[in-house]
Amino acid sequence: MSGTQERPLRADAARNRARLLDTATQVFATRGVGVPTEEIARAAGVGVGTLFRHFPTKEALLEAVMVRKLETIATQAAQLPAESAPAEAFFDCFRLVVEQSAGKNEFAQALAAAGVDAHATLRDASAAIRAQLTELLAGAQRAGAVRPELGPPELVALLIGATTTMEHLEDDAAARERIFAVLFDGLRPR
Amino acid sequence: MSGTQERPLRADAARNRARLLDTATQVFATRGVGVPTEEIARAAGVGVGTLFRHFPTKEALLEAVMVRKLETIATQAAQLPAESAPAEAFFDCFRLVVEQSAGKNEFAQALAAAGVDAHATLRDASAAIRAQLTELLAGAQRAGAVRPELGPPELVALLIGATTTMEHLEDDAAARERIFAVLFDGLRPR
DNA sequence: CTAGAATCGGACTAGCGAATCCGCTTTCGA
DNA sequence: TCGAAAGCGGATTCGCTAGTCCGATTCTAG
Repeated sequence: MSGTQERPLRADAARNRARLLDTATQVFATRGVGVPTEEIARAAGVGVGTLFRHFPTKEALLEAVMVRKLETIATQAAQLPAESAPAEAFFDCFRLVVEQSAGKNEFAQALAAAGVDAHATLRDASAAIRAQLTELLAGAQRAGAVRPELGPPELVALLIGATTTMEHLEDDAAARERIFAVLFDGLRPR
Repeated sequence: MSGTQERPLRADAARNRARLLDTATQVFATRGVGVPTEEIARAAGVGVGTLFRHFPTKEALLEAVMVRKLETIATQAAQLPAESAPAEAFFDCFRLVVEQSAGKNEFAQALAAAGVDAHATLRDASAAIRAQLTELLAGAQRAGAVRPELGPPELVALLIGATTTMEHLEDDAAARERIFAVLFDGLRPR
């Protein structure tokens, strides 16, 4: 029960930890998840020793970054008004997830390659989003705005694929809109 | 003009080269592009020396495997009867590319990470497919079966994204069909 | 202000995997 | 059949990066 009792970090330690998370998020996004750990430490203005004290493995750092991103998405998704306008809420959420997920596929892949599927923190964060999505999907389907035969697995797969699609149209917002149009129209019942 | 003059390989060398290509294709697909080179050599029943003689870098091997896959797709695509039924031909080709591309995203990513974009062989192979697609797309649009505002870039991005989506539904053929239904309906004009 | 605990930095270690090198084997034309 | 030339195998080298360790530094309670 008392195992994970954590006394407050010393001020500088807390600062460094936050700085590392922010920097890692940015550097991973810019240069890919393959960047040497040392580079992240340097960019954050700390030594590698500090990095590894806060995040015992590179993978742990990756995971922490990802969890934070997922939580951000979940928070934003939670603010969408599901009851009032089920269809809009669903499509808005779809768009939100896709737009916020740029570059996330690479993360997920790197983590999966390291066998992190089972990590509790990640599970929780993604379960939260999945729950949101499932609910919004059901609402939109009840409202007749989305094909009834689609389930959460298809939705999640589509979201991931859509993210990949968008990554390939990074510099053409108009084209991305056309893709959203294709997907949203396709999601509606015949 | 005579630089790449290549005399025929000795019988055993040709055999080993072919064996390496086949084995690499399979091993990459099974275990991901991260597998140690040595493992591919062992699986092919040759020494690493032999592998590196035929493919001077790991990246070159990756590229050779990819080119062959692309050529297979291009060949199959070329056999679709474009003139007779433009709409069907287009959708069949879409399906063909997506179904044959499983696991290809990972390759492309690995190559891109190594800065291979400019390699001529790859360019040629993918240009062939892109030409096919462009033509089929135009035909389908003339026939009113596909939204006129979509161009080749959007199509390619969609194909890549669709491949990713399908990879996440590997073990549910029915779900994959539902995704195709969404995409195909979405591609049609409103 | 001071002691000592917490934290830091970065030289260092360990281990992995790509690519090389060279003595040995196989092929094949004459 | 025989002798180069072509090809082979795999031990070895080399570079790179995750992760460790400990003396130096910084924080904070009293």
